[in-house]
Amino acid sequence: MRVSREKMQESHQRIVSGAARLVRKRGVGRTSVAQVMRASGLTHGGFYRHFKTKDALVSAALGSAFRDLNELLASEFEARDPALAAEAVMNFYLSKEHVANPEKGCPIPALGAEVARGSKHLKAEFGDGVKTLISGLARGMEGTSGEKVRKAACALAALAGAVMIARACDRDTGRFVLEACRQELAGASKSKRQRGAASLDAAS
Amino acid sequence: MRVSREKMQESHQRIVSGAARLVRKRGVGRTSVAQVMRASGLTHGGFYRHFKTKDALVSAALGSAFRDLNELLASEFEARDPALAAEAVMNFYLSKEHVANPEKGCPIPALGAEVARGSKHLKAEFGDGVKTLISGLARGMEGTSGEKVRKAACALAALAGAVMIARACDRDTGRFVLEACRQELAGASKSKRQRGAASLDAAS
DNA sequence: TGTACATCAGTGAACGCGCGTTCACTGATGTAC
DNA sequence: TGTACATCAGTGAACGCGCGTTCACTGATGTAC
Repeated sequence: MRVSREKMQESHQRIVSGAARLVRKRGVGRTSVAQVMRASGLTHGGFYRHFKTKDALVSAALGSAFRDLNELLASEFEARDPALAAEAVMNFYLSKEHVANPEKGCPIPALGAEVARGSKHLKAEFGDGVKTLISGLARGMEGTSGEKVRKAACALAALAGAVMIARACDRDTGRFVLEACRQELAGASKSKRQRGAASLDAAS
Repeated sequence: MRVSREKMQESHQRIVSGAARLVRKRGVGRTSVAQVMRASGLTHGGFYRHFKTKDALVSAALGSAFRDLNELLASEFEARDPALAAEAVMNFYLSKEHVANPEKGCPIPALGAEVARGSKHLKAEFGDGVKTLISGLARGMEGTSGEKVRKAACALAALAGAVMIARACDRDTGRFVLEACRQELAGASKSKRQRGAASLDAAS
């Protein structure tokens, strides 16, 4: 039966944020429209009152996931000195919690490869999210403004690569890569520290 | 009809290397057994004389893709001074050619996310490939042996992340990230150079 | 404010399709004598 | 070396299944008077 405009907007929100979680957890290809609707407490037939195609949903879900991450990043920079904020963001990004919970994490390691094979529209959405993340991270980097952005872009690539590798490897190899990146990237922001050693052989 | 042992081994090779290409190009989920068999000049029914399941094929394809990349890396290190070899490998990795041709490229950015959601067996195969790549790259890094491996692990994460991001973004944002990584990573191996600047705004 | 009616969010059955896997079959290969 | 036969790589039809999408329907909502 018909539902009020307000309720419909609430449904829409639940569909998008449910899709944002499911798609990061299981991948776009393994997430069905019916699963998303079920997770939102609806039936699959109603989906097309909200989106023209599954691809349109994925695009909205991707935007939502990037928005959440960019807001988390922004709030970190509001609460701290830029260099410390950048370090905090990088430490969260490389944490076991982030590796273990893709459904709440960054869309880049979770969805990058699928977006790469997706529509132009999806890539544009992805590109926007990436640019916002780089600009945000850049505030915590050292050097001229050009150097800051360059360091932020490289740091983001390393963060996303490390988390994807950690998720795709056996546990020990994954942890080694995360720890290596944590130590190497500590030099990119202004606050430098010394940490303990780790070995790749321990991962054999 | 039955075919000689030699012909069968040739078929097996064609199936594995065809799968290695297709799976990197289209993703595991979007590559069907029938497509792989067709690409090998066979029909889909014969597949199960070669592999128990699709997953077993993917595992073999992943191993094959890593082996090819590790051999390319090894031959680079045989031909050059270690620091120059590492730089050559990184320059190839971050090249437009690599970004544009995932079917011949590194399995990490192409398949990492899907392997992360896959079987333990697949992750073990992936972990082995990653460890070999890190050890190989480490020979071209600066510092103590522990530092070399750590730098190589972080460099590999950045390389894989950058290529995945470049494939998933609009062209300009992708190129910016690639160029940023090329410049930042130049410092990790022994041979350092200075390069031109690039701006993120140009990607808007 | 109350009434009559058009709208349309949500339901659940149905569609055509491609998937991984199975199976009966074919006929060249490999082997035992 | 030649013959008889078991093996089995490869074929192509068939299977059950889940997918994205469509559709006729329901009944509360929104609106025109």
